Amino acid sequence: MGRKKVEIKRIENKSSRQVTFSKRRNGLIEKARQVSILCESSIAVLVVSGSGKLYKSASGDNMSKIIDRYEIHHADELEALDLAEKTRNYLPLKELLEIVQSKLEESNVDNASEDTLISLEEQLETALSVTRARKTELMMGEVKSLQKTVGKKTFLVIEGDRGMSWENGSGNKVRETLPLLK
Amino acid sequence: MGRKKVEIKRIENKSSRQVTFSKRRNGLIEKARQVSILCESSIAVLVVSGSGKLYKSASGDNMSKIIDRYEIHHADELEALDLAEKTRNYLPLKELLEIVQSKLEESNVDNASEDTLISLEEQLETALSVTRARKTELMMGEVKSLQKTVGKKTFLVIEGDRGMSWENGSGNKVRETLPLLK
DNA sequence: AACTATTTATAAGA
DNA sequence: TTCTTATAAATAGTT
Repeated sequence: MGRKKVEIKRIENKSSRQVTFSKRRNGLIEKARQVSILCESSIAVLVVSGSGKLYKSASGDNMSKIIDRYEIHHADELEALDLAEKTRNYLPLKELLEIVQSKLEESNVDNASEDTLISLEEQLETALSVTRARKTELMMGEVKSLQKTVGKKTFLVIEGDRGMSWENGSGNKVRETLPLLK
Repeated sequence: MGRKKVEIKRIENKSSRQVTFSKRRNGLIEKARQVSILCESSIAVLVVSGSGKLYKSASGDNMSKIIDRYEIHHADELEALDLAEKTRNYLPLKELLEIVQSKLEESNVDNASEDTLISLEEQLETALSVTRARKTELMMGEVKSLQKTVGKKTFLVIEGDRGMSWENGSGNKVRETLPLLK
């Protein structure tokens, strides 16, 4: 919609690319705002420019909530994908957790072979890979240097309740945390 | 852009709202695709309908990477907020980590009082609270029951490299992981 | 940053 | 829903 029809392919001229980026980016965000109002919906738009700059908009709800909805949906979606294939390659997550739990509850841990643990780990890793967040990486990026230093004496225990506690090498929690099982 | 000009306000008629939602949602996603190609950028669009259904598109890169970029930016943004206030309440993250590291490197861990560890923990928790993800919660939801069962014998070590390894109580990693400090 | 000729999106209708 | 078409809106090239 302009003086000429433009092909949808990379604009080679840097300055016109920049101008178009600015115009269309604004247009996109405005469109998102309109849909969210007209149709009572929540819309997040995230734009990362070629140079890495971020532009964002969230309409109808805040960004975190919209992204959360995506995460939940994404996890569900992957969990629902190709069940046969998944069953062949690794057990469903709940089943896997039950197995891990029972194995550990049977106090087999000390005796469990490394192979068994590695196998469990790999299955768990596969099952979790879909929900494991890059955001977690951000957090871990801060935690990892600690983790290394902490070494064998202290373990940084990350809780699901958004808390975080220290545990020393002899297994004593420095701080009590909430019960983890319902 | 239609037979009549429409005011940007909630469309009361349910079926026309539905029709408009469908049309404009598609238009929005197509626009996003175009910008990403024309201007070499990455664009994520997340749309949550009034009834909670999710529609999404990622152009130029995958959804996770784009959301990551947002998370990073968001964390930076929060980190930049009200520096004075933050300094009053808790140390900047980098400084804090340096202190934690040096304390631990000095092998004070065994002797460090619980109070010291708790204080460190609380500062760390405060500093991390902004980047700690809801996504992490999703993941932790799966991990936490394990964690409980694992108890004192086995530690689930969560790495920043997206890997995950088991460590037994005597501190031997079952699987080697990448060096954590540069 | 404005302008405006055109293209594109879409509201209403079929 | 899908297609059609009149019209509004977005924007490409220009100033």
